[in-house]
Amino acid sequence: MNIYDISKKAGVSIATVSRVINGSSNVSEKTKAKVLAVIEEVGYTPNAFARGLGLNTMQTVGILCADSSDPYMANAISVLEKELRVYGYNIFLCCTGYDLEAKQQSLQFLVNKQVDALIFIGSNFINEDQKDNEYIKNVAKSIPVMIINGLLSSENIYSILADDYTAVYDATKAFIENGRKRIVYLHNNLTYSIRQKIRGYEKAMNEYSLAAHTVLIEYTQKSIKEVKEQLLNVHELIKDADVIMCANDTIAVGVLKYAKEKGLRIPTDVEILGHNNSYITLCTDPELSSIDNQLEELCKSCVSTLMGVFNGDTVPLRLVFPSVLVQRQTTSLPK
Amino acid sequence: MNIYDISKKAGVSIATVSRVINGSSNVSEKTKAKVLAVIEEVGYTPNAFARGLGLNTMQTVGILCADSSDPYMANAISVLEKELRVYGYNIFLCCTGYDLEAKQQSLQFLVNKQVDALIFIGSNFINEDQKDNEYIKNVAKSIPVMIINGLLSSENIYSILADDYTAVYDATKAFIENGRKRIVYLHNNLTYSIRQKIRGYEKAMNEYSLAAHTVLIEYTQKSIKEVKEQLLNVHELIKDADVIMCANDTIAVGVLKYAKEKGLRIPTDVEILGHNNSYITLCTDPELSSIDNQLEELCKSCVSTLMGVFNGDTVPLRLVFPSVLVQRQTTSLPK
DNA sequence: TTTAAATTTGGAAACGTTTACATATTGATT
DNA sequence: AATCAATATGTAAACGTTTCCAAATTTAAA
Repeated sequence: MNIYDISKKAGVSIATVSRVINGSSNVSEKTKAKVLAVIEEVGYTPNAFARGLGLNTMQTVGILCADSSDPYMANAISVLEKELRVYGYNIFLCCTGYDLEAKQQSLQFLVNKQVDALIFIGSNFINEDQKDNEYIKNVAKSIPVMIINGLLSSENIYSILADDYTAVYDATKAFIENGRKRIVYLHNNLTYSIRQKIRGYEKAMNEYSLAAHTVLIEYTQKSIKEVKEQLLNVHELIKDADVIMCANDTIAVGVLKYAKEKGLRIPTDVEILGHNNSYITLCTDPELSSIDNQLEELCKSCVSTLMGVFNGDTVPLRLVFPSVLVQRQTTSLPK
Repeated sequence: MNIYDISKKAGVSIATVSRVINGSSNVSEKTKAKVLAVIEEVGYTPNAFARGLGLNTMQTVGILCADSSDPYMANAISVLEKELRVYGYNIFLCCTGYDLEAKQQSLQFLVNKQVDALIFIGSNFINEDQKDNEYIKNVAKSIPVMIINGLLSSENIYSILADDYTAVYDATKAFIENGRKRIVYLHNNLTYSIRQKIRGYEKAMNEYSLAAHTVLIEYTQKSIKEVKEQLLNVHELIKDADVIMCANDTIAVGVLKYAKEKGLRIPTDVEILGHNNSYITLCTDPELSSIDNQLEELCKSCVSTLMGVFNGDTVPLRLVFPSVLVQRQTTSLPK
């Protein structure tokens, strides 16, 4: 069942049918009604591939992230999908894991599907490896590339960033000014986003001439147990700390559990701060304080920026949103 | 840059170029090498739309779920995507929310993109509404439809199910046989999957002539606070219960927090059992016991079944996997 | 060598749309 | 009623592949 069948049944040309389908204005009410009636009757839907071939777009956007089961990314995907659909775009989702090669392959995979744009969630993708970046830049020659919480300065590449640097700096400073001295920072890797957080932490510590302690916690997918095991290696650091700041909530939950098991009272003996303000902050006891990087805002802004790019508007290459501290029960800063 | 450009540069016909691209055997090593060299040199990739038009497939599968930020569905998406990519398929993701109309629209959206198959996650989609089901059945006339944890008996519709009925029945029975009498079942809606769970619970209760109490807990997206508020309405039920079984982990976390706030000791005063064995079971204190419905298994099986369908194999319309009880700290059944 | 068979190649149609351009129709103005 | 402009419709080319069929080339056998 194709456009010819419809045109025959309706007694018009295929051009007219096409015009009706696409809502062109240059078609009389009478014929429009006739054609629509036929389309309805036979349940015709235009072939997307032929359409794509003619229009050179199928209204799709590729989304790349390391792991869609990570609550943070899952949330981003959810918001992006919803927003994009408003504009008639469907998403291709590719989760690449944390391996560089798979990353490249996935990117190729999506580009081959003729997506209209690419959205990266998180900066796992954008690292110092020059070749990798060149490849992305190359893709950006043909389609716009959006990066949520990652930075790559190049033409047609747009970064939508949370100002985690300032948020962590402010939080650290607040702890210091309220008398905490031994503040530790735990993180899990060195993506752009996490380097910013660490920078903020170290800046504040340096300003007050306090020793900065950053610790890399390596863990596979969402394993709180692994986090706890790693913490054994830095037990004395944890034990003596006034505050433990974490680059994400999963680490913070691990710390929380570890501290409780070791008999530390929270927040009396030690305060704990997470990052991302994800769902799990509400599951722990006491409930976890966290820095909210306004992911939903970032995602919405990402989509509206992208639509601006599609429209040929001039849009900023970099958008930065403030992150905010959400205090719950694991910290006791004065409000 | 298209196939003509390549054919000209390589001094062969477009048919030959096409054959090289598609790895056809009927092409000499010499010309194959020549063509591949040109393709490599100019960085050509075939146009997916034209390809789709010719082959009538673009190797895509549509995935429909209510909310991809739900950890349960996020996990399923992650596994499905990874598995499908092994076979060269990309996924279109559509999150429809819980509204019937949006559901229909999303379905149409995906079908219009000429996907090769449709996968539903969860049974939110498949309800008693006849018209709704008819629509899905209609889609199934042209492409295979897979339903994970949902049931719809019809040609070309394949259900991959967790045997939650038996798991809940067994768990309830185990509680009863170990002396618990007042067992309450909390759930959030009446999808196919949840009706099965309730059936299992009620069956066991009836067998031992105990009064079954099922309570509907309505909450919006992942709101533990809302769960707790709703629990106030059934306070005396909670207070007097020996065991509170929940249809998912989010409700269970809400119950856990509620019970702790009311001064109940867990599992001494009341035992709590979740369902889905999701990540958050590890975040609470005490850690949550839960029924694991082996989602990863279901998803993997879904994909392999689908590939069977694509190959024209005869595959079963219904596959059922056992769910297993994972005991942690909120229950104290003997092992 | 010659012939037949097998392999490799090319020409051209098909896939189902959109759209520039040409033509036909309608409506308004004189 | 004649003319012109505006609107509606149709024709045909284009989009970039795949693949059937026929033709050309190579290989093997006689």
